[in-house]
Amino acid sequence: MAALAGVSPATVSRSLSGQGNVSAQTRERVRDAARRLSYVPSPLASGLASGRTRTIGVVVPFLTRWYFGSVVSGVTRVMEAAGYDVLLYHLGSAADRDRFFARMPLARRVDGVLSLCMPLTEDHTLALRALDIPLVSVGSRMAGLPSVCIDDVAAAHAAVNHLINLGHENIAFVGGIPDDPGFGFVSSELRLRGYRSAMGAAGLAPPSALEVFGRYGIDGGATAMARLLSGARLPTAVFAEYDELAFGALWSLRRAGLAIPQDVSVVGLDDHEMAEVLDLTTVGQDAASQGSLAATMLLETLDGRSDTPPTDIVLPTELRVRGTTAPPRRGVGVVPST
Amino acid sequence: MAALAGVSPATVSRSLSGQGNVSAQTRERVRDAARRLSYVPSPLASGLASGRTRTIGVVVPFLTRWYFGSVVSGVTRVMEAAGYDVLLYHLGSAADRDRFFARMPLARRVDGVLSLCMPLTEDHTLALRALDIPLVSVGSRMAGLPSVCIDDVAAAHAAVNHLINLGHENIAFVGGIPDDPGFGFVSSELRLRGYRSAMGAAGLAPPSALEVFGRYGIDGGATAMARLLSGARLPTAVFAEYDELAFGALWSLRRAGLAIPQDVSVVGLDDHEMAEVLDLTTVGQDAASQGSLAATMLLETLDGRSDTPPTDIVLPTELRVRGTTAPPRRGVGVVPST
DNA sequence: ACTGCTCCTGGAAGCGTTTGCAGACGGGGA
DNA sequence: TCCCCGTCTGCAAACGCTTCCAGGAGCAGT
Repeated sequence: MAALAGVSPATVSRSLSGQGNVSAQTRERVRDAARRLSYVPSPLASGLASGRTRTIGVVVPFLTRWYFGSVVSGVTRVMEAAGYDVLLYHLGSAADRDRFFARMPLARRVDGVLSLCMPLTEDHTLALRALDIPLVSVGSRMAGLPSVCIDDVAAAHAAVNHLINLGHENIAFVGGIPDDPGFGFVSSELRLRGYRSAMGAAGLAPPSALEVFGRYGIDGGATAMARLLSGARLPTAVFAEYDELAFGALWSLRRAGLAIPQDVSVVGLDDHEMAEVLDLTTVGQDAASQGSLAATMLLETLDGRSDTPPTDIVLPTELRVRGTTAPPRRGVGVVPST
Repeated sequence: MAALAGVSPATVSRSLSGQGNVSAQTRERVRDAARRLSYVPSPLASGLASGRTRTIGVVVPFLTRWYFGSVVSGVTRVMEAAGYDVLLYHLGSAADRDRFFARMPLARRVDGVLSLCMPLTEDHTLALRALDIPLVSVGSRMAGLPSVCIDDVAAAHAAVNHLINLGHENIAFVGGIPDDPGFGFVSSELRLRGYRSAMGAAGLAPPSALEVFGRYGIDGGATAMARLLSGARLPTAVFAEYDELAFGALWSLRRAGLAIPQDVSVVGLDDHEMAEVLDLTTVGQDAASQGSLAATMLLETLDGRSDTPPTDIVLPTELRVRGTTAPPRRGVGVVPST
């Protein structure tokens, strides 16, 4: 390459990277040669020499859940535009996570890391910190790290208060539990806490039998709802930790022949693209924006424009009332309707 | 590192990689030292020196569509287990795609590439080939490349024949069109072709007004269906190119007050996780397996176990009859019911 | 004791960039 | 005319590994 353009490798590097002084004429000559050879500087060599890899790592627990797909999509959009590459680590289970931290493939390979809602132990967080590269957390706040997320407690409040305002008293919580113990999401806890405190604030202390859990995803929501259906007393309303669980709950309810929202109201959290189709009342969040914002924050830190100290950005959520919520049928759930 | 273990860098490399002869005792000593320092060999340096990066590139047009999320999920599972890293390139538009090929970030950075259904021009395919690294195509067959996919034509046949066997004659096709011209999927074409040939084989040559298109995703399905709803004569059945379009179509139909399947039958293709919830009849495919199979094929080639010549694996599809299809109401769609 | 092995280890040459340093060149001010 | 300075370019030393090659040690067979 250097030979074809008739210059030294040093000049090739300067011409192509735009760093340092190169005469316009030389630069053009080098660019021409590069084009002719379809030469691209080796990212490996470049990274090794410069210490910057122009690559970031993204760590996700799921890919097929709406929230994560949307966030990653937002991230890649920004990174792609900035000329950064994205290394994707899909850590679906505690075992995956342990292998990941044992191997630490991120070390000296990425300039920064985006951790999406990853449930991490103390040790793992320390291991990430030890990499000594910028880190941004998306979807859950991590001590001392910049983050982008929503206020999960407030979002849960909004959902539950909506039900309470409609007159519901007997409100259940449908949550997801991890496949592996110790792999639970922070946001799950927060949403549960939000549910409890909203209930408490309304003077409705729900029995723990109204808090049911299933595996992540639609099936989990269906299973959890089935548990409620087999309970002593059917709630008049259900708040699901996120929309996919709500879809599962709806499914169970329909199969049970119950009318929604007449018999049971359901509210979710996310505003998944299917929520509108299923006419699900939900508290909406903008996942793709979370991704692009986090990516932008990370880039700013990487480019040294880190004049901003680590910030926690909290994106707004908004209740979207649709057809799965309504006032409870009078008497239903309390005494058999006459 | 070498110092701590009291050996040369060469021995460190051999001990950690397992290549070459090292006494068990030395190896243990090196491993200990590595553990103590939490030392991980620099992937960049290692790649530069050895020529193997232990990284593959995955190119996808979408992340938030079920099919792609599932495939990528299958891919990462296999790659993670094999100790490979995955570089994700999300090329959502023709512009993204062009930028990608201009920058060619894959060059000298990955050992292999997985291309998921990417609509590529001749030039782009050549550019990929020029990288001279193993390439596997998922979801669409590419000339001369190993691939993993389903038989789209046959799958469409299965869907349409199901409708025909139920007695439908007036069957519409709902398809997705790309945001950018020249960014259309091969599988879309094949499914359309399958629709036409199944119709033709039954002696039902549909007017082109029965082939409607919307943007990718649920919205697109809804828009396309709306077009049918505003047409001169409502079909008694609809085949949607993939489930998300079918969901959109169902949505439109419901909003229009039509009963499913009494007024209109709908069949999709994918068996998206929501299909069961919506009770959608569909032709199922296993996207995650496609991803893991393709990843395995790629790994085999990379590890030199490429005793197998480039293969095209065709995974089976299966009609899953659910509640959105039924025989047409007699007379409906032909003359107003009396 | 010497030869010929095998097994283990270290030296050193890359891999393809980036970047600090220095030299060459040319122009403007004293 | 001389000197200084700014601009452009090349040299060469990293960057942190892998791998070829050679040498040393230990051992068995003559």
